Amino acid sequence: MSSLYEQVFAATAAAFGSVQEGADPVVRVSDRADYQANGAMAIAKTLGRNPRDLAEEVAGMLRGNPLFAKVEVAGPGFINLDLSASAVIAGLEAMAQSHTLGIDRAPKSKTVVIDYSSPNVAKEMHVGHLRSTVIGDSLCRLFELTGNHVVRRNHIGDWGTPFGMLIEHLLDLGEESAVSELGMGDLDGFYRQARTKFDADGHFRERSRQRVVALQGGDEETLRLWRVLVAESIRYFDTVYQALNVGLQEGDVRGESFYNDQLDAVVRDLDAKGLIVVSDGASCVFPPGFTNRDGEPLPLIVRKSDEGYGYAATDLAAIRDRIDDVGADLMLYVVGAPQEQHFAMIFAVATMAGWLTESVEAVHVSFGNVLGPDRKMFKTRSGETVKLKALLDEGIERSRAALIERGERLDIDLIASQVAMGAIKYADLSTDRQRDYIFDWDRMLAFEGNTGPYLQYAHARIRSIFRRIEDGSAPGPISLTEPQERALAMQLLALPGVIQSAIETYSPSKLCTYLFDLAQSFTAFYEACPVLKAQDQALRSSRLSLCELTASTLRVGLSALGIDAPEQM
RNA sequence: GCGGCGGUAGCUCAGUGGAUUAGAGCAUUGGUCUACGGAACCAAGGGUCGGGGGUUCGAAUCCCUCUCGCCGCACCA
Repeated sequence: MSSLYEQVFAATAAAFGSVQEGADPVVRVSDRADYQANGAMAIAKTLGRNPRDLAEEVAGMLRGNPLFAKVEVAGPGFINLDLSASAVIAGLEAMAQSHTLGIDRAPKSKTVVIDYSSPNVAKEMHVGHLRSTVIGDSLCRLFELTGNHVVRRNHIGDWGTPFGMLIEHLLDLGEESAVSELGMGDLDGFYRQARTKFDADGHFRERSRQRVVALQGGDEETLRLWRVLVAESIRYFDTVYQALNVGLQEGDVRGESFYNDQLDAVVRDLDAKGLIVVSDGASCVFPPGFTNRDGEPLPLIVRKSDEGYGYAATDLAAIRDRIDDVGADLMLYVVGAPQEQHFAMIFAVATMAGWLTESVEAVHVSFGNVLGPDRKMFKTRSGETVKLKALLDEGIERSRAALIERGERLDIDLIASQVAMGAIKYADLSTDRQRDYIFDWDRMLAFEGNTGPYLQYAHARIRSIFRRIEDGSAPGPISLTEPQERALAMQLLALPGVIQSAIETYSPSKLCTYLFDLAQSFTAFYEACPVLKAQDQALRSSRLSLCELTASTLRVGLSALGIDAPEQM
């Protein structure tokens, strides 16, 4: 069953097509009608015709179509299209029957590898990881919703020179007490202590250097200690993911170290293809179009002059692995905007090497910073980075207080957590990801306005209607008489297109906007149209259907954002 | 210097070629309803869409230029 928009598009495309083959009808949702087709102006220009006449000709062809109740030409050649009531009702009935609310599965299911969250071992997760985690998780859910095969990848920082000092610090503390410290989640404290010793103590520094050599040389005892650090960190990350209700599992972890034994092959392959240039002792690839401060070609350093590997090599190895081993059709990197140039270079080199081809796409899904109310980087009052766990806990405390003030009596722990996570995630997701966004507790936790709690509450209140049914009424055949009913219906029918557009642009914010508009349409409907108090059984049933579809749409939409929709709150 | 992203109402943001009134939320002001759990509702005020130029029948939207803010620009990831 194709969506209503697709039916409208097909009909208008056919009509325009008989004037000019393959013409784009440019069909849009309209504020003047249900839809408008703007194709006439562009086509008239290429044909040297009068756009209004052309629009009239096309409109004439559409007028017989039972899909439309009214077809009008306006202005320079806009074609305004109003759907017939029967078409709208048929669309709603189909939506109600559909398990997916009419959301189409992708015509060709893709394997989509989504790289997100990516915290560092023995370092606290902070607000900087929040956006990657929340946006990445929503993208996973959106792609899965449309029938794609999603492979989550948590590219944690688990390798590199810092591990020398971290392992030595672990030994200094004694393994047992180190583990218990890490287990309590004080990763930052652990890291800072190691760093302090490293900076102050030459002897410690030397031990750390030797430890790095042992680690890279594959010394078994060193590797064992390293694994302790990694395992404890992952255990801690998991508690954060569970609190956030994010779908990342331990099995999704592919840390930097995972690619260690592939790095030589990466360089060999690049060299065999004649791409490697040795510059200042480092093995580099110079992708065209990248320059440094002085306008000279900028290298991607694949192997450092000390023969060590940096993250460029790891990222290239990961691309190869995801294509060859995972079978990726699409790879998303949900990483902050500062890494824009890095990924542009990685993708350029992977393309030069022939790994990225027309059939495999890699996209840097970049995002802006989280800012505090002062519009500066979000920090604590003492100027430290905000720990993610502390942030989530504060959110829960605040939402609990707000719920108590509202006289909440239900399972307060559960609801407070659902509301807090909904608030935090929604605030993050609802702003265009490219922009910086301002973190503001009062705004995000409000039950009014474009917020997570507002949408959760909207859902819960609609569900409450069903709990209050006393006369056995149930959703039934839909009729649309009031304008608010029709407006709500049109809003409901827009869901599949919104999901598609959110996926195409990797922008959950489009779904947020839609859900908020839907909730507003519902309010207008609910204000104007009595449901349980409707005059007759048929009207009650019809309106209950609209309520049910709205609740389902909110639930499915929030779920795609990773936000719970409680039945009561 | 080069490059990326951003600059839309007092505040937070939608809107990336289309229509005479550029939208929403919050805040402000006025009004309405015996409140299907008021997430009330209706209405009003509030904008040179950073400035300028261009393309077009039509520009917040495309192009050029200037400006302001944030970020990046070889061996840390």
